[in-house]
Amino acid sequence: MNLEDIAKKAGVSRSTVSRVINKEPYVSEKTRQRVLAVIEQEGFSPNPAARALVTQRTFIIGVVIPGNIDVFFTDNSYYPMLLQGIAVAAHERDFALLLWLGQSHDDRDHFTRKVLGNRQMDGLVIASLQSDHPLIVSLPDFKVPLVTVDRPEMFYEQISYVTVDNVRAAIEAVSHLISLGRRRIAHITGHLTITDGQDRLLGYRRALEQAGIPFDPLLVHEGNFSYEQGYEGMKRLLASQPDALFAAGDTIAMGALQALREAGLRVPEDVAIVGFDDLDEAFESKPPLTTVRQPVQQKGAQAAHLLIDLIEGKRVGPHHVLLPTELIVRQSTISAHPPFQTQYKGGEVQQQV
Amino acid sequence: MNLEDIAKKAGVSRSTVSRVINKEPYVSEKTRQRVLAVIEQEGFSPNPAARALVTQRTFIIGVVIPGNIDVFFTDNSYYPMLLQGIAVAAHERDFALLLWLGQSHDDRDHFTRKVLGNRQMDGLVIASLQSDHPLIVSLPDFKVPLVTVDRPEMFYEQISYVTVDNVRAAIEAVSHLISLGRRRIAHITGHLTITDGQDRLLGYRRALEQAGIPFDPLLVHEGNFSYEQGYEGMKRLLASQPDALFAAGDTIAMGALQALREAGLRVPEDVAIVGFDDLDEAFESKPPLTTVRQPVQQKGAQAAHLLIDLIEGKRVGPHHVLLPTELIVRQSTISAHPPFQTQYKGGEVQQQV
DNA sequence: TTGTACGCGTTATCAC
DNA sequence: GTGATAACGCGTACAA
Repeated sequence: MNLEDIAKKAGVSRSTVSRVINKEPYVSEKTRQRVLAVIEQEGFSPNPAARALVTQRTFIIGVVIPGNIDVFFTDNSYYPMLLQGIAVAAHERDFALLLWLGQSHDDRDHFTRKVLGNRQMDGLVIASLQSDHPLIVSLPDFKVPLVTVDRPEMFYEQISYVTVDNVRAAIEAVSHLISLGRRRIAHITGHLTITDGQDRLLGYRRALEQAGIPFDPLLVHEGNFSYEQGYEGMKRLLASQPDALFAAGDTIAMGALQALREAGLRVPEDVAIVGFDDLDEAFESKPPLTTVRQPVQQKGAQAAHLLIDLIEGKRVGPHHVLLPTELIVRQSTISAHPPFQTQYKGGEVQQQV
Repeated sequence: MNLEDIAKKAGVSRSTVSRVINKEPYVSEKTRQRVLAVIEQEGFSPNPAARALVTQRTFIIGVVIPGNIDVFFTDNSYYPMLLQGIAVAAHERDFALLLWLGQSHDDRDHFTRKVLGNRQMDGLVIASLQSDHPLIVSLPDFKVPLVTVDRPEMFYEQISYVTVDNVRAAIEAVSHLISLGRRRIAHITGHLTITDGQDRLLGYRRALEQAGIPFDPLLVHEGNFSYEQGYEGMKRLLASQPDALFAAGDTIAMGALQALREAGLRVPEDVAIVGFDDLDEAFESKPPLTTVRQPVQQKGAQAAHLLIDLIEGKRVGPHHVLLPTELIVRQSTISAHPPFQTQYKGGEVQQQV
């Protein structure tokens, strides 16, 4: 079934059918109805390849998650939520989604060539691009519109991105700890090859500065958003006797929590914790985690909408979108119980039933 | 840049360039090299739309995750792992991935039409198709090859699928509990509109039967793989005084664990728990969860490879692949500590530091 | 071993 | 308003 067949059945020419399908003017209502009827009856839809060949449009956007496997998995609900946001938006705008997941670390060059070489996409959303990824230097070379989620470290003036104000959010988180009287505030960072990680560290320093608290490098552990680094980092930081922790991600916070448990320290009495993201695990953790909520799905949705606007020429030039965050205060910084209810006994942690 | 341009630069005809690109025989080594050089130099790659128009091949496979949002999120590492498996395999075979995420429940028909109507894919992998999803009745109508991950409830003789032997795995899990002397074994099911959920329930019943333990409907709670249903289900089941729980998913088990904690019951002393999947959270939970490990990434990878084999005609007819599972025994069924170390005191749960 | 010519199913540009 | 007809870029019989 093609345009010609439909045309024959409707007793019109191929061009008229094309006009009807593309909702062009100058088609009489009568013939339009007739053509529409035949199309409906035959369940016809135009061949996308033929269409793409002449229009140079595929109605497909690409989604690139270049981090290697561990990045994709450590924060295991961040990317699904982001994807969901992108998918909903694309769906609304009648675009399909081509997914590119980064593989092993040494496959990066191959991966980059593949993404760059593929010409089946009208534009790309790129998530959390690490500054040492080969893809980043090709950013200006793309022939199709581009939107990154999370600001890339290079070329960010020239390209569009959607992110949150990580610096401000981190300042708010750390200031919260300071307002509770904490002074030895530790920080476990995310990947510092991602601007999210960098900016949260920057915010941490700014907050200390504003409060006149000297920055102590021994209170900072460089991690990578993973549970494992949260755990190991916290164990290491314990030597510096922190009274609070700002974790650059909730998963980090979960790992740190575990380390504190094993060390027999109470949260929040001995060490208060603030996380970042507000994933499900933040809510479900013991104690529930104070954290910075960021609108992950919205980041995805806005990125997709912006990209499609760019593709369709509805907007031009680089756009930079900053979405709001919100500090969610739970029991990891403010105890819900009077102190005497806690079970801390001389460094020996209670086993949980 | 197109074939014609390359041909001109190389001093040959367009067809020769095409032959070189498609690695066809009957091209002299000398001209091949010359053409290859020009292609390399110009960074040329053939227009996929034009190619698809004539070959009827896009080198794109679709991945459909039809469950509504909550399904996609409740087990928040299952789908990422599955996707990763599919992506790696597709990447290996030089196929791209078109992703279709189900949206809200009342959008199902629209979603189905969209997936069915899209003609940009050479084949589809469909994950965890619920038996009441409109997509399921269209399964035989697909014009392209199809592989489902997890057996669909209908038409499964006619179509290919990759799954694990859920019945056998469930029998093993429940038999493990029985071998520990448990007799009042509860079960919180997954979605019963998915065969995984049905088969695990079936395995549960079989295991009881084999051991001569009567089936008690009051010990079964119908859930949907979610943490919430694990929590609510366990609270309800407590009235029937179970001494063990077989949860159809690890996330369910996590919710149940929380309910037990709040009820002041010890795991495994009072209630032993076995989960399913072996997600990260199983390992990280307190106590670590005994669970049935299933090779999720491999399920994805095998499905993709099978699909591409079908597309390329390397295999024909419906194939049914059963991947092995393994029971991982941890402390939620067998205590690592002698009883006196536990902190249970007359129904009052200890608060964890 | 290489080149010629046609067709794939659309959209776009003309005439009418 | 409507209908021919020329692209779009490629693969492929067929001829040379």
